[in-house]
Amino acid sequence: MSAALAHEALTRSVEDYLKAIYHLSHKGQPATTSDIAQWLELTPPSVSGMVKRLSEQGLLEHVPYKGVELTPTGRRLALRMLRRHRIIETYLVGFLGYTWDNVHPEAERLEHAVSDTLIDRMAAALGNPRVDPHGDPIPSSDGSIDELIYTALPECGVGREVSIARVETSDPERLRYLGSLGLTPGTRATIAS
Amino acid sequence: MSAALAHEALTRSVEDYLKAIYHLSHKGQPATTSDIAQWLELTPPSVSGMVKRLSEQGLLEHVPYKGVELTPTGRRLALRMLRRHRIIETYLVGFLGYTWDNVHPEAERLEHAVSDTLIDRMAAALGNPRVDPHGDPIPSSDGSIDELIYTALPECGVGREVSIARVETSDPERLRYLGSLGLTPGTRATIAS
DNA sequence: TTTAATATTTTGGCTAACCTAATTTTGGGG
DNA sequence: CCCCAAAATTAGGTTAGCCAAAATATTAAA
Repeated sequence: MSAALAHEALTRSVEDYLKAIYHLSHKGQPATTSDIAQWLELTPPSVSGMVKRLSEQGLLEHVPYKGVELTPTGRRLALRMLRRHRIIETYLVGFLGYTWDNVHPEAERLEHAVSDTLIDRMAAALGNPRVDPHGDPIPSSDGSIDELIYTALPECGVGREVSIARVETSDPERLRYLGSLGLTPGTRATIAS
Repeated sequence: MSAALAHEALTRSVEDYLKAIYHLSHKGQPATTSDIAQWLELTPPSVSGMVKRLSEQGLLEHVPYKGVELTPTGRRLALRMLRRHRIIETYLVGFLGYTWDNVHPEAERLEHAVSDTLIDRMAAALGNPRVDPHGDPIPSSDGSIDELIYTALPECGVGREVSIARVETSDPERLRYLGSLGLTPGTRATIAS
């Protein structure tokens, strides 16, 4: 089943569901129907239906009324989408004048259209980066990902010198604000208060 | 109607129909249902149905049993797709290691996902080229296109020195063969026999 | 423990886009 | 001028993916 699937193209919707479930079930708990619905801006019945189809296809493990998790195949495909998204964002910022606050929507559409070959060539042009412009880790083509846990800023002591590693908001306005303060990944800073 | 349409996203199918009809009705005659069906590898009834919907939307002029032509709005949208396709091909060949014989399928998928902004930035990175790697003219963002008519090679006299302007095949194997002979746009050659 | 609120799923219906089979129109040869 | 083959359209059916409304399951509170 999973071998057969590897060669069938996934639809755009399916790719979005896999990404959403990856994000939501990331920290242990299974993703619930309403979590997924909210994330994807769909209604719960739509999610219920799709979840059923995807578990029949072996991409999800679904315990009715409890939630879903990705199977190994589903996880592999989700990570492939994550790699695509992050390589595309990094490429657009590096070579085509995008900024970290406006690159997301473009990547969101392109990630469904690119080939693995194109992604690998973009990655090569970038020197195979490990993180994207937000500091999020980029899965490698074999499906491994460095899930480093960084210390949140509020938990760093006053006076401490820190290096910004990752900025976990996707709100463009907030990103522009942080950017204007110079709070971008790679920057060194000292906590003033 | 056409103003309203400008802001609704077209589906991938609609974009493909517009491109097909542009290609087929290019030389005067309207495109017939079976021409379109053959070009898109669909059945004639499918095309009949879509043609009806697109003319109701003001993108086509359809005379039943006769054929279709693009309206000005339809033509503008078709040229936008053509510009996308050709800028993408040129960019992928120029910056990402694609060759003229393998770039088509990638562009065919990307053209439905890119924004106008991205296309304009790719074009700028390329120095706003007038032709793609096959020598096909690239419509400008305002919708104008240089439809130069070149002389076909067999009609050039023996001994004549010519400059290859455009290669009008999309067959990868043929393109590789021509490429191996050095018969690419921009090359100068002398007709031997 | 029983009830009420909440979450999930099921049911029924919609649209886009495709298909096959049946029907209608068109246009050329007898 | 009529008929027939080719082309086009209409009729009827499918799938993916969405929604709203109804039904059911779970969980928390009284």
